[in-house]
Amino acid sequence: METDEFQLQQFLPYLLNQAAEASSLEFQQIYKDRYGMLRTEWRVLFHLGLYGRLTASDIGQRARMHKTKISRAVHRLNERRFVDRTRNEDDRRVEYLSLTRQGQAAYNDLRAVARRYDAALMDALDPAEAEVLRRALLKLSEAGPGGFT
Amino acid sequence: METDEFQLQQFLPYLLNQAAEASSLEFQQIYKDRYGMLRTEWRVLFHLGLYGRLTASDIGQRARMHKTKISRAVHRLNERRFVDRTRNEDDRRVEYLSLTRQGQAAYNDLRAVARRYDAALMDALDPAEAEVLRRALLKLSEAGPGGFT
DNA sequence: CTGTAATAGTTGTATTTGTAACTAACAAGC
DNA sequence: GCTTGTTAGTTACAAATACAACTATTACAG
Repeated sequence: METDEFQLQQFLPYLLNQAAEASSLEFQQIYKDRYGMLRTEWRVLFHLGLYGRLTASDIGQRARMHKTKISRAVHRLNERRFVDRTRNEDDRRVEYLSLTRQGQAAYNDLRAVARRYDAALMDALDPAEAEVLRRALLKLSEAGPGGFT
Repeated sequence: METDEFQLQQFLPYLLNQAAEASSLEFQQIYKDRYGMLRTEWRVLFHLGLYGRLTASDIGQRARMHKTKISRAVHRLNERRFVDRTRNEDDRRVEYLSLTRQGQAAYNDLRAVARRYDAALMDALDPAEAEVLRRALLKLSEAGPGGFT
Protein backbone atom coordinates (compact mmCIF):
# COMPACT_ATOMS: atom_id res chain seq x y z
CA MET A 1 0.00 0.00 0.00
CA GLU A 2 1.54 3.27 -1.06
CA THR A 3 1.45 5.82 1.69
CA ASP A 4 1.29 8.77 -0.67
CA GLU A 5 -1.75 7.35 -2.40
CA PHE A 6 -4.08 10.13 -3.38
CA GLN A 7 -7.23 10.13 -1.32
CA LEU A 8 -10.36 11.58 -2.76
CA GLN A 9 -11.68 12.17 0.74
CA GLN A 10 -8.68 14.39 1.31
CA PHE A 11 -9.15 16.54 -1.74
CA LEU A 12 -10.45 19.83 -0.45
CA PRO A 13 -12.66 20.89 -3.37
CA TYR A 14 -14.36 17.50 -3.28
CA LEU A 15 -14.85 17.59 0.47
CA LEU A 16 -16.18 21.11 0.29
CA ASN A 17 -18.65 20.23 -2.42
CA GLN A 18 -19.88 17.19 -0.54
CA ALA A 19 -20.30 19.11 2.67
CA ALA A 20 -21.96 22.03 0.90
CA GLU A 21 -24.43 19.80 -0.84
CA ALA A 22 -25.26 17.74 2.23
CA SER A 23 -25.69 20.79 4.41
CA SER A 24 -27.86 22.68 1.95
CA LEU A 25 -30.34 19.99 1.10
CA GLU A 26 -32.97 20.33 3.80
CA PHE A 27 -32.85 24.09 3.89
CA GLN A 28 -33.28 24.23 0.13
CA GLN A 29 -36.38 22.12 0.54
CA ILE A 30 -37.85 24.64 2.94
CA TYR A 31 -37.63 27.77 0.83
CA LYS A 32 -38.71 25.80 -2.18
CA ASP A 33 -41.77 24.36 -0.45
CA ARG A 34 -42.84 27.49 1.37
CA TYR A 35 -42.16 30.14 -1.26
CA GLY A 36 -41.39 28.28 -4.46
CA MET A 37 -37.94 29.87 -4.56
CA LEU A 38 -34.82 28.66 -6.29
CA ARG A 39 -31.41 28.99 -4.74
CA THR A 40 -30.60 32.08 -6.77
CA GLU A 41 -33.83 33.69 -5.64
CA TRP A 42 -33.21 32.85 -2.04
CA ARG A 43 -29.78 34.43 -2.27
CA VAL A 44 -31.11 37.63 -3.74
CA LEU A 45 -33.83 37.76 -1.10
CA PHE A 46 -31.33 37.35 1.71
CA HIS A 47 -29.00 39.97 0.36
CA LEU A 48 -31.82 42.47 0.14
CA GLY A 49 -33.03 41.50 3.59
CA LEU A 50 -29.61 41.96 5.09
CA TYR A 51 -28.37 45.03 3.30
CA GLY A 52 -31.53 46.84 2.29
CA ARG A 53 -31.74 48.54 -1.08
CA LEU A 54 -29.20 47.27 -3.60
CA THR A 55 -28.71 47.23 -7.34
CA ALA A 56 -28.36 44.00 -9.27
CA SER A 57 -24.66 44.71 -9.68
CA ASP A 58 -24.21 45.17 -5.95
CA ILE A 59 -25.70 41.76 -5.36
CA GLY A 60 -23.55 40.28 -8.07
CA GLN A 61 -20.40 41.51 -6.40
CA ARG A 62 -21.35 40.51 -2.90
CA ALA A 63 -22.69 37.09 -3.83
CA ARG A 64 -20.24 36.40 -6.66
CA MET A 65 -23.20 35.59 -8.83
CA HIS A 66 -23.37 36.18 -12.56
CA LYS A 67 -25.58 39.02 -13.70
CA THR A 68 -27.79 36.81 -15.83
CA LYS A 69 -28.62 34.68 -12.82
CA ILE A 70 -29.50 37.78 -10.87
CA SER A 71 -31.54 39.24 -13.68
CA ARG A 72 -33.68 36.14 -13.87
CA ALA A 73 -33.97 35.75 -10.11
CA VAL A 74 -35.06 39.37 -9.76
CA HIS A 75 -37.57 38.97 -12.53
CA ARG A 76 -39.22 36.06 -10.79
CA LEU A 77 -39.09 37.65 -7.36
CA ASN A 78 -40.70 40.77 -8.75
CA GLU A 79 -43.35 38.78 -10.56
CA ARG A 80 -44.30 37.13 -7.29
CA ARG A 81 -44.30 40.48 -5.43
CA PHE A 82 -41.32 39.78 -3.21
CA VAL A 83 -39.20 42.55 -4.69
CA ASP A 84 -39.79 46.10 -5.90
CA ARG A 85 -37.73 47.57 -8.72
CA THR A 86 -37.30 51.33 -8.99
CA ARG A 87 -35.25 53.00 -11.64
CA ASN A 88 -32.67 55.57 -10.66
CA GLU A 89 -33.70 58.70 -12.54
CA ASP A 90 -30.20 60.16 -12.37
CA ASP A 91 -28.76 57.18 -14.21
CA ARG A 92 -31.47 55.34 -15.99
CA ARG A 93 -29.34 52.25 -16.46
CA VAL A 94 -29.45 51.33 -12.82
CA GLU A 95 -32.37 49.99 -10.91
CA TYR A 96 -32.77 49.79 -7.15
CA LEU A 97 -34.10 46.60 -5.67
CA SER A 98 -35.83 46.29 -2.33
CA LEU A 99 -38.13 43.90 -0.54
CA THR A 100 -41.87 44.40 -0.60
CA ARG A 101 -43.78 43.85 2.61
CA GLN A 102 -44.36 40.31 1.46
CA GLY A 103 -40.68 39.88 0.63
CA GLN A 104 -39.71 41.17 4.04
CA ALA A 105 -42.08 38.70 5.67
CA ALA A 106 -40.60 35.81 3.70
CA TYR A 107 -37.13 36.97 4.60
CA ASN A 108 -37.97 37.18 8.29
CA ASP A 109 -39.43 33.73 8.24
CA LEU A 110 -36.52 32.17 6.38
CA ARG A 111 -33.96 33.98 8.47
CA ALA A 112 -35.43 32.42 11.57
CA VAL A 113 -35.34 29.02 9.93
CA ALA A 114 -31.76 29.60 8.85
CA ARG A 115 -30.70 30.48 12.38
CA ARG A 116 -32.17 27.29 13.75
CA TYR A 117 -30.83 25.28 10.85
CA ASP A 118 -27.35 26.64 11.36
CA ALA A 119 -27.49 25.85 15.05
CA ALA A 120 -28.52 22.28 14.26
CA LEU A 121 -25.60 21.89 11.88
CA MET A 122 -23.25 23.27 14.48
CA ASP A 123 -24.38 20.66 16.94
CA ALA A 124 -22.31 18.15 15.03
CA LEU A 125 -19.20 20.20 15.79
CA ASP A 126 -17.63 21.38 18.99
CA PRO A 127 -17.40 25.16 19.39
CA ALA A 128 -13.69 25.52 18.80
CA GLU A 129 -13.95 23.40 15.71
CA ALA A 130 -16.84 25.49 14.44
CA GLU A 131 -14.87 28.67 14.88
CA VAL A 132 -11.87 27.35 12.96
CA LEU A 133 -14.18 26.05 10.26
CA ARG A 134 -15.73 29.46 9.71
CA ARG A 135 -12.39 31.19 9.51
CA ALA A 136 -11.03 28.61 7.10
CA LEU A 137 -14.08 28.79 4.86
CA LEU A 138 -13.84 32.56 4.70
CA LYS A 139 -10.22 32.35 3.65
CA LEU A 140 -10.99 29.79 0.98
CA SER A 141 -13.90 31.83 -0.33
CA GLU A 142 -11.70 34.83 -0.97
CA ALA A 143 -9.80 33.21 -3.79
CA GLY A 144 -8.76 29.90 -5.23
CA PRO A 145 -5.20 28.68 -4.82
CA GLY A 146 -2.77 31.51 -5.29
CA GLY A 147 -1.83 31.73 -8.96
CA PHE A 148 -2.04 28.03 -9.54
CA THR A 149 -2.19 27.90 -13.30
CA MET B 1 -26.78 47.67 15.92
CA GLU B 2 -28.43 44.49 17.03
CA THR B 3 -25.95 41.92 18.18
CA ASP B 4 -28.11 38.96 17.22
CA GLU B 5 -28.51 40.20 13.67
CA PHE B 6 -28.36 37.32 11.27
CA GLN B 7 -25.19 37.30 9.27
CA LEU B 8 -25.16 35.67 5.89
CA GLN B 9 -21.43 35.19 6.18
CA GLN B 10 -22.10 33.10 9.25
CA PHE B 11 -24.59 30.79 7.65
CA LEU B 12 -22.78 27.55 7.15
CA PRO B 13 -24.46 26.26 3.99
CA TYR B 14 -23.77 29.58 2.31
CA LEU B 15 -20.17 29.67 3.43
CA LEU B 16 -19.66 26.12 2.31
CA ASN B 17 -21.11 26.79 -1.10
CA GLN B 18 -18.98 29.86 -1.58
CA ALA B 19 -15.82 28.10 -0.52
CA ALA B 20 -16.63 25.05 -2.61
CA GLU B 21 -17.25 27.10 -5.70
CA ALA B 22 -14.19 29.29 -5.28
CA SER B 23 -11.94 26.35 -4.58
CA SER B 24 -13.19 24.25 -7.48
CA LEU B 25 -13.02 26.81 -10.22
CA GLU B 26 -9.47 26.52 -11.47
CA PHE B 27 -9.31 22.78 -11.14
CA GLN B 28 -12.53 22.45 -13.07
CA GLN B 29 -10.97 24.48 -15.83
CA ILE B 30 -8.10 22.03 -16.05
CA TYR B 31 -10.01 18.82 -16.55
CA LYS B 32 -12.35 20.60 -18.86
CA ASP B 33 -9.58 22.03 -21.02
CA ARG B 34 -7.38 18.97 -21.10
CA TYR B 35 -9.96 16.21 -21.42
CA GLY B 36 -13.25 17.93 -22.11
CA MET B 37 -14.71 16.45 -18.95
CA LEU B 38 -17.61 17.67 -16.86
CA ARG B 39 -17.60 17.50 -13.10
CA THR B 40 -19.68 14.35 -13.05
CA GLU B 41 -17.28 12.71 -15.45
CA TRP B 42 -14.28 13.74 -13.44
CA ARG B 43 -15.86 12.24 -10.36
CA VAL B 44 -16.55 8.94 -12.03
CA LEU B 45 -13.02 8.86 -13.40
CA PHE B 46 -11.52 9.49 -10.00
CA HIS B 47 -13.63 6.86 -8.31
CA LEU B 48 -12.57 4.29 -10.86
CA GLY B 49 -8.96 5.38 -10.58
CA LEU B 50 -9.00 5.11 -6.81
CA TYR B 51 -11.02 1.98 -6.28
CA GLY B 52 -10.59 0.04 -9.50
CA ARG B 53 -13.49 -1.83 -11.03
CA LEU B 54 -16.88 -0.64 -9.80
CA THR B 55 -20.48 -0.77 -10.92
CA ALA B 56 -22.49 2.37 -11.53
CA SER B 57 -24.38 1.74 -8.32
CA ASP B 58 -21.15 1.47 -6.34
CA ILE B 59 -20.12 4.87 -7.59
CA GLY B 60 -23.53 6.28 -6.83
CA GLN B 61 -23.28 5.22 -3.21
CA ARG B 62 -19.73 6.38 -2.68
CA ALA B 63 -20.14 9.71 -4.43
CA ARG B 64 -23.75 10.33 -3.39
CA MET B 65 -24.50 10.93 -7.03
CA HIS B 66 -27.81 10.14 -8.71
CA LYS B 67 -27.84 7.19 -11.05
CA THR B 68 -28.91 9.23 -14.07
CA LYS B 69 -25.91 11.49 -13.66
CA ILE B 70 -23.68 8.46 -13.51
CA SER B 71 -25.35 6.83 -16.46
CA ARG B 72 -24.69 9.88 -18.58
CA ALA B 73 -21.16 10.41 -17.33
CA VAL B 74 -20.30 6.78 -18.03
CA HIS B 75 -21.82 7.00 -21.47
CA ARG B 76 -19.63 9.95 -22.38
CA LEU B 77 -16.51 8.53 -20.78
CA ASN B 78 -17.04 5.31 -22.68
CA GLU B 79 -17.63 7.15 -25.92
CA ARG B 80 -14.30 8.90 -25.52
CA ARG B 81 -12.54 5.66 -24.57
CA PHE B 82 -11.79 6.54 -20.98
CA VAL B 83 -13.78 3.68 -19.48
CA ASP B 84 -14.62 0.12 -20.45
CA ARG B 85 -17.98 -1.40 -19.66
CA THR B 86 -18.26 -5.16 -19.24
CA ARG B 87 -21.45 -6.92 -18.39
CA ASN B 88 -21.54 -9.37 -15.52
CA GLU B 89 -22.69 -12.62 -17.13
CA ASP B 90 -23.94 -14.02 -13.83
CA ASP B 91 -26.31 -11.09 -13.40
CA ARG B 92 -26.84 -9.40 -16.69
CA ARG B 93 -28.30 -6.30 -15.08
CA VAL B 94 -24.99 -5.18 -13.67
CA GLU B 95 -22.09 -3.81 -15.60
CA TYR B 96 -18.52 -3.42 -14.42
CA LEU B 97 -16.76 -0.20 -15.17
CA SER B 98 -13.02 0.22 -15.37
CA LEU B 99 -10.52 2.65 -16.82
CA THR B 100 -9.00 2.04 -20.21
CA ARG B 101 -5.30 2.69 -20.66
CA GLN B 102 -6.23 6.17 -21.81
CA GLY B 103 -8.53 6.65 -18.83
CA GLN B 104 -5.79 5.55 -16.50
CA ALA B 105 -3.41 8.04 -18.08
CA ALA B 106 -5.92 10.87 -17.68
CA TYR B 107 -6.49 9.84 -14.10
CA ASN B 108 -2.78 9.78 -13.33
CA ASP B 109 -2.34 13.19 -14.84
CA LEU B 110 -5.29 14.74 -13.04
CA ARG B 111 -4.40 13.10 -9.76
CA ALA B 112 -1.01 14.78 -9.89
CA VAL B 113 -2.64 18.11 -10.66
CA ALA B 114 -5.10 17.58 -7.82
CA ARG B 115 -2.30 16.91 -5.36
CA ARG B 116 -0.54 20.11 -6.28
CA TYR B 117 -3.79 22.02 -6.36
CA ASP B 118 -4.75 20.79 -2.93
CA ALA B 119 -1.36 21.77 -1.58
CA ALA B 120 -1.76 25.26 -3.03
CA LEU B 121 -5.16 25.62 -1.38
CA MET B 122 -3.72 24.47 1.90
CA ASP B 123 -1.09 27.15 1.76
CA ALA B 124 -3.76 29.64 2.72
CA LEU B 125 -4.31 27.71 5.95
CA ASP B 126 -2.01 26.73 8.74
CA PRO B 127 -1.62 22.97 9.30
CA ALA B 128 -3.67 22.71 12.46
CA GLU B 129 -6.44 24.68 10.86
CA ALA B 130 -6.35 22.44 7.80
CA GLU B 131 -6.66 19.35 9.92
CA VAL B 132 -9.68 20.67 11.80
CA LEU B 133 -11.23 21.77 8.54
CA ARG B 134 -10.99 18.28 7.05
CA ARG B 135 -12.50 16.66 10.10
CA ALA B 136 -15.34 19.14 10.23
CA LEU B 137 -16.11 18.75 6.53
CA LEU B 138 -16.24 15.00 6.86
CA LYS B 139 -18.69 15.27 9.72
CA LEU B 140 -20.89 17.66 7.78
CA SER B 141 -20.80 15.45 4.70
CA GLU B 142 -22.20 12.50 6.59
CA ALA B 143 -25.61 14.04 7.03
CA GLY B 144 -27.48 17.28 7.20
CA PRO B 145 -28.66 18.68 10.53
CA GLY B 146 -30.00 15.94 12.77
CA GLY B 147 -33.73 15.57 12.18
CA PHE B 148 -34.26 19.23 11.50
CA THR B 149 -37.64 19.16 9.82
C1' DC C 1 -21.81 67.81 -31.19
C1' DT C 2 -20.08 63.11 -32.78
C1' DG C 3 -18.03 58.80 -32.52
C1' DT C 4 -16.10 55.27 -29.41
C1' DA C 5 -16.01 52.97 -25.31
C1' DA C 6 -17.93 51.55 -20.92
C1' DT C 7 -21.68 50.09 -17.77
C1' DA C 8 -26.37 48.09 -16.26
C1' DG C 9 -29.16 44.89 -17.23
C1' DT C 10 -31.78 41.55 -20.58
C1' DT C 11 -32.55 37.94 -23.92
C1' DG C 12 -31.42 33.82 -26.97
C1' DT C 13 -29.61 29.47 -27.44
C1' DA C 14 -27.00 25.51 -26.33
C1' DT C 15 -25.69 22.60 -22.27
C1' DT C 16 -26.63 20.46 -18.04
C1' DT C 17 -29.44 18.85 -14.54
C1' DG C 18 -33.55 16.89 -12.09
C1' DT C 19 -37.56 14.01 -11.91
C1' DA C 20 -40.24 10.53 -13.40
C1' DA C 21 -41.21 6.98 -16.28
C1' DC C 22 -39.29 3.40 -18.58
C1' DT C 23 -36.79 -1.43 -20.07
C1' DA C 24 -34.42 -5.47 -18.85
C1' DA C 25 -33.03 -8.91 -15.74
C1' DC C 26 -33.47 -11.39 -11.61
C1' DA C 27 -36.01 -13.14 -7.20
C1' DA C 28 -39.62 -15.22 -4.64
C1' DG C 29 -44.19 -16.85 -3.52
C1' DC C 30 -47.61 -19.68 -4.85
C1' DG D 1 -44.75 -21.94 -14.86
C1' DC D 2 -46.80 -17.27 -13.75
C1' DT D 3 -47.61 -13.20 -11.22
C1' DT D 4 -45.63 -9.61 -8.29
C1' DG D 5 -41.85 -7.14 -6.60
C1' DT D 6 -37.04 -5.50 -6.71
C1' DT D 7 -32.76 -3.96 -8.64
C1' DA D 8 -29.56 -1.99 -12.44
C1' DG D 9 -29.39 1.08 -15.56
C1' DT D 10 -31.47 4.17 -19.50
C1' DT D 11 -34.37 7.53 -21.71
C1' DA D 12 -37.68 11.50 -22.16
C1' DC D 13 -39.04 15.80 -20.99
C1' DA D 14 -39.13 19.82 -18.10
C1' DA D 15 -36.41 23.02 -15.48
C1' DA D 16 -32.12 25.48 -14.62
C1' DT D 17 -27.53 27.22 -16.02
C1' DA D 18 -23.74 29.11 -18.78
C1' DC D 19 -22.14 31.91 -22.27
C1' DA D 20 -22.50 35.09 -25.82
C1' DA D 21 -24.83 38.55 -28.05
C1' DC D 22 -27.91 42.12 -27.40
C1' DT D 23 -30.38 46.98 -25.92
C1' DA D 24 -30.28 51.10 -23.50
C1' DT D 25 -27.94 54.55 -21.25
C1' DT D 26 -24.01 57.23 -19.76
C1' DA D 27 -19.06 58.85 -20.18
C1' DC D 28 -15.57 60.99 -22.44
C1' DA D 29 -12.16 62.23 -26.14
C1' DG D 30 -11.55 65.09 -29.83
